Amino acid sequence: MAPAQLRPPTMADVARRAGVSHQTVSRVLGDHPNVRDETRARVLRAIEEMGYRRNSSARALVTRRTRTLGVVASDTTLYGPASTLFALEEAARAEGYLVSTVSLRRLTVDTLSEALDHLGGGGVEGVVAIAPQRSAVEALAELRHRFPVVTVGSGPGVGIPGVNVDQQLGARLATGHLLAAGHRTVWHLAGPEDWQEAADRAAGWRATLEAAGVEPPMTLRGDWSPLSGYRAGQELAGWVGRGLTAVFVANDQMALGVLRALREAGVRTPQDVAVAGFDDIPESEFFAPPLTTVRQDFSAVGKRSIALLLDMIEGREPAGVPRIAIEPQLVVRASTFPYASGQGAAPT
Amino acid sequence: MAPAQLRPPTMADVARRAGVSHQTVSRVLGDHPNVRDETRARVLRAIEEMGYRRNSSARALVTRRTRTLGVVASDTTLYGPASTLFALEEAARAEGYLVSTVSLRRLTVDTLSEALDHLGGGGVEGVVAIAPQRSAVEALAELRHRFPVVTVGSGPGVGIPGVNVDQQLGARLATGHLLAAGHRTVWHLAGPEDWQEAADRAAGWRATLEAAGVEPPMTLRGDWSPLSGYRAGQELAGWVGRGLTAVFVANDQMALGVLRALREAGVRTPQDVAVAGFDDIPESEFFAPPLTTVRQDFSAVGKRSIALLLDMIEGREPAGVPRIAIEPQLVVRASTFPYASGQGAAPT
DNA sequence: GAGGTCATTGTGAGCGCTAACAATTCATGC
DNA sequence: GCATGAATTGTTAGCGCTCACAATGACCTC
Repeated sequence: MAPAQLRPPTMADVARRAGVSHQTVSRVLGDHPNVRDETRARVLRAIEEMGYRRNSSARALVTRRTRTLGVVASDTTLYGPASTLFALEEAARAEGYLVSTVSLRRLTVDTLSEALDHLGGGGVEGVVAIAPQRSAVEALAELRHRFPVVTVGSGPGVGIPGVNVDQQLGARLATGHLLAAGHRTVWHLAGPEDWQEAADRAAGWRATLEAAGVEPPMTLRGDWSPLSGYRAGQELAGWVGRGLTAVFVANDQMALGVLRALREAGVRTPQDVAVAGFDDIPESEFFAPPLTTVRQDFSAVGKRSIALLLDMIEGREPAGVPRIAIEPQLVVRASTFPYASGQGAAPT
Repeated sequence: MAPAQLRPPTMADVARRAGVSHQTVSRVLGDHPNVRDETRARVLRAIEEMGYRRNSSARALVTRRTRTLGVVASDTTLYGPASTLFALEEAARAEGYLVSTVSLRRLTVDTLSEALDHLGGGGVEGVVAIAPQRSAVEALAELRHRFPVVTVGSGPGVGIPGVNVDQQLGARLATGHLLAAGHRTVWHLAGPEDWQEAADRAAGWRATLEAAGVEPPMTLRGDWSPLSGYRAGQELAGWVGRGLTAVFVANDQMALGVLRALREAGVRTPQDVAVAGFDDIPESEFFAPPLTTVRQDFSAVGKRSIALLLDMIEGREPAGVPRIAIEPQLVVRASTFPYASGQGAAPT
């Protein structure tokens, strides 16, 4: 048995074994048309026998294509960002790209800039930034980089190409659903001020009420966490019997806290107060009661983002700044309508 | 103003501008000691002025180091894998490495093999596989690859280097806590059979009971989802009054389903039945009632995994197959002890 | 002032690949 | 039989960088 090779075989090694030039090997690997079948077979056999793999660095050096994309994200343990990340990677892989991720604890000019540097230093051809906070988008707009950047979740009307779920539409669906169920008005527990998605959801809620000729009640604000929802829920409980019969909560986790606070205050859901959330996290179907919420198509967001980014990389960037919107979907469960899905919406 | 460069500047461009050889530029960038301060400053200025960045592909080609690690994972929207992923990326970045992720919908020999190929084709120097399923680990053991692989979550006693939270210990903590609270026995809702973590948690539960001289009751099994927990909870409700007073559920999501099923059956938690979970997902503090559970230190898992992988890459692989264990921690809340968190205890 | 040492800088080769072009082979038509 | 062109294969030149080594010059030492 031959001694184990210290270095992995190169194209030249394969060529020697197959009795051809290294360029012919390159042609076989590159699916070039003008290679005789017999030659191709011989080369493929040599490749197989030697366990040859092309050296990606050498390839990247000469082609100037690393076939790697970057993603910058934060809060990646939350359902939304994690789902987006998953969808992005899957879409990129389908296009033959590798995805390098940087997960930040906080999105600031500094951390973002460092992340882009880190990714750029690794040779990514483009970056998707999951940047749901306005400050992050502003930071992004300031930063210089040598590769195209696409944002996700930064909302419409920003000077950077991006893909978004139509948050306003989602909020209109939820709020409209509550109004249609007979509620005179709908309260709102909003997300953090700096988040574009929070602003859009609040705007959609407000617009729906105003279109129905209803004066929007005061807005409460949380930080997406169940705890902040719980606190807001305690406050909301104080308004029961004084016009509060329905609440649209800006995400499911806060809705969980609201539900608990209401329950502890002796307020029944949905009989006394109806509650709707946003996100459709897997748990929300099992809240007490199961939560009406808005589902987002993350897979579509991933595919569209990657397609847009690749367009920009290939220089196919269309005129103007592309802003793509994806439609969300209302999921009705027992928290807004006692008969929505039988006994607790539980499959039997 | 000069016309925008088509190609980014190279080391030679910088050298020309600074009036030195390209090698001196390389030395400055490589922090070589023997460069005159004045020269270094001149080079750095030229780099700054031209916005020069080293070409990572060229560097990788000659150094044979891509400074990229790969991660293979599945179920990345779940709290555990997402947290692990986050910790891995953060640890790798601290070491100057880029992390390329492949997120699989299902871990099989084929998908795993494809994922390793994809990562290998991108030139990763090593891979961390988040492979909590036994079948995945077996597949991994079969596969040939040209880079070191470290597993996370595949449990102890596997012939592949890996890092794990001590699941048995976590289960002993939870089960022991319930026994100490006065319960005569503890039931168990286990995770999917194929998951090593599920097996370890079940083993820890069983061992604790046997050590206390208690015959373990029959084991129920779910698939980690709240729905499966709900179904198991309905079955468990039938055993209340016949010796069932405490349940150790293998993860928090299933525990959520159990809580709901018990509540719907008129069984109070924790007065009638105490429930403990595993994972400490952020929501579990806001379940009804707040859930006693076991917290894992994902950050430690990430750091240790990356350190181990880098050791192997550097050829510092120690004798034997390293299996590193991380200690989990019990978090006691109202679901096992009515006075644990005061006003969060039970709906009034 | 010859020889030696050290710090500093430059030169040349080559990592493994693809692209451009050159060379060879082969079939075809007259 | 030979020109013609298409199909097939080989040759050469980098891509931008790091490494090994050579060259230069400053500074000592005796």
